[in-house]
Amino acid sequence: MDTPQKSITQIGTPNSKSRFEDSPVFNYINSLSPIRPVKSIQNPHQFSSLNFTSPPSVFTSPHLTSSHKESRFFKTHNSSSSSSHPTNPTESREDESTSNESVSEEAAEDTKDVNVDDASKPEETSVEKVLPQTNPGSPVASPYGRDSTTELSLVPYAPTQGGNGSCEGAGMELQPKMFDNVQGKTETPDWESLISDASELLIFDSPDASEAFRCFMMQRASTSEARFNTGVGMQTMQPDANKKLESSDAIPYEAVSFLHRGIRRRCLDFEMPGNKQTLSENNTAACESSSRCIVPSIGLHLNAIAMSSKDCKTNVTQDYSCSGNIQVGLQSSISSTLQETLDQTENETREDADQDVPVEPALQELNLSSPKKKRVKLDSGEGDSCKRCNCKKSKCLKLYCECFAAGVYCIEPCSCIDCFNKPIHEDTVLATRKQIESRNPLAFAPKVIRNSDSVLETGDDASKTPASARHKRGCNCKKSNCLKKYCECYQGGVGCSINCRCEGCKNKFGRKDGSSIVDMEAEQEEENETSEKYRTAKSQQNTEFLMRKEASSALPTTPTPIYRQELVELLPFSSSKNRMPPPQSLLGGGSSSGIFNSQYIRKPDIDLTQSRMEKSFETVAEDRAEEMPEILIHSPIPNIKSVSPNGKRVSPPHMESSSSGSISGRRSGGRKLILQSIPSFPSLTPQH
DNA sequence: GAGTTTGAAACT
DNA sequence: CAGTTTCAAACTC
Repeated sequence: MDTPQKSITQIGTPNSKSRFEDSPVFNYINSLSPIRPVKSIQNPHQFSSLNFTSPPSVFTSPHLTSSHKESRFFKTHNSSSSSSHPTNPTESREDESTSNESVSEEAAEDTKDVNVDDASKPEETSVEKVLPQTNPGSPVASPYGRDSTTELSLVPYAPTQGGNGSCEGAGMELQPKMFDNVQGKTETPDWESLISDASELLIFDSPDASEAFRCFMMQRASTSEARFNTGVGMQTMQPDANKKLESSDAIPYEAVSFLHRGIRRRCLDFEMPGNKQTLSENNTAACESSSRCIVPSIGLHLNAIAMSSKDCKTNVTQDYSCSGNIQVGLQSSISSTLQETLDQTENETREDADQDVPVEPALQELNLSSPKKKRVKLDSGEGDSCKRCNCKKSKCLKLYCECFAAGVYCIEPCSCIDCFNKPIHEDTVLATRKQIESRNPLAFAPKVIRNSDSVLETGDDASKTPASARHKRGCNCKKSNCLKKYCECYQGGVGCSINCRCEGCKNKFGRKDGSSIVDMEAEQEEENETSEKYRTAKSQQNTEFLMRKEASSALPTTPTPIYRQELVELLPFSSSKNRMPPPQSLLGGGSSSGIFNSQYIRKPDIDLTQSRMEKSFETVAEDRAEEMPEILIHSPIPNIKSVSPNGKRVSPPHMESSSSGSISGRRSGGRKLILQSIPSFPSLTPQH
């Protein structure tokens, strides 16, 4: 490698040009050479030699890799520039080139070497090469004056640039451009110009050249890799440009693709910690679908909405986490950005790298919740609304964790510690879920089961049915009197039922004993009269009461917190981001939690659900939190006959329109249908 | 923000 | 299954 190059190197020095021409060898060769460079009229010597030498190398291995071609071309160019050459030098060159090619093929030529060769070649003179050969690496050592020195210096320089992220692109481009030059400049035998051009190319990277671009495209694999390295920052990659370049040649396509994947994956990661692997990791397939990126965002959006439904009625603008709209917008923008990036990656060369860098930070800013933002949100009045779990010891792998219990991954707003409820730990999450479900198949089912039938059927009045919805297992309140959020029934905006074992139940949504909501309200009024809050509460309650009446059976209106679960259910696929893949066990259990149902829904079902979801979504976006309950009510969530494995607390909700005692639920035939269909669906999620 | 209360979840 | 402990949300100050 070195030897041939070196020998060549010295040939082309511009300064040496005169010497070269004067050289007797040159003259001899020139005279002997049958080949006459078409364009080298000015300098027939140079061209002839070049043409003569170059073709062999080119034709010998036409199918070489682009890199090889490039190097070869470059060489050719050099040779061509060197012009008509004596056979000897030519041969030596051919040999050299051949050797180079073989070498490059074997070990992926070091770009640097190639560049060196290329740069040096022009200078090389067939005759004089020997000296320089000895010190190929040291341009300074070159005996050939500034030109040779310049080029040599330039050559090494280029790779260096390539190595440095931004410059890397230049480095990559170097070859193609050189090639370009070769083609275009074969006509101009002027060494100086060639050298200067080369130097320019090396250092500055001429923008021209569709050809250069084309070459790039040819090299896309390597280029993309380089780009990724650069753009992503390739934190993992070594900064050394040379290595990158080399690797570009040497690295198999797979490696490159892997890099691509990694990048995309990262992008995805930021967007969604989705399901499958790590969020990032999750969407291993991230590359798979850009769409996925968007989808997850929706999930967050829903979650955010759910959360916001409680508390985030305002401040939508500031708190992105709380405002689904905002979040969606952000993510969508992100995803679009990603798309663009990807697209550009394909189409663009250097620019991509530049863009990648900005994109990533953007993602981080947007998706990765900076604690600042989080705090700002929380502090900004949304308070808890946006906050999700705050687990410290459970690692968010127990039902203590709201997120985990809801079947969603923890996200930014969460302030949990040592959280494992993330896509990254999907396996762990699934395993844990499975384990929990083994204990209680309904563990992840919605805690509050809403009976849409009651609403539809209406026969039941609030008086008859304190609440159309019931808590899955009922509460067990001892001190809160079911008047605080400690009570899950109250929190869910549903009345207590037979299932409840609460003491002193005063649940305003319905007492365990079945007292009507009206009564409850009256009682509450009495209770509240003394309190200052009474007025506000009263108005609110009245409103609620009216709303509930309108809804016919107990629609929990105001205080009803929306469960993420339910929202998720509504948006089966949209929420994929944070949602954890449901374990089959639920389905198999026959108790279908709405959440899982949605996930397992067949496509048609999904479509239906989707349409429904869209409505709901719109409603959510537009409507206030109070209206959320309706959505929930209309949600496809089937009534689940809550049968706990223990049989402990879970008992079928009493009363109501018991249409039939189907397995799924007695309340609604419609729901029954849904439930029935559900089991048949194979689980879409990977089972562990 | 820290501490307390509460009840579900988990454990024995 | 009952009792206890653990946990995190809800609540209070």
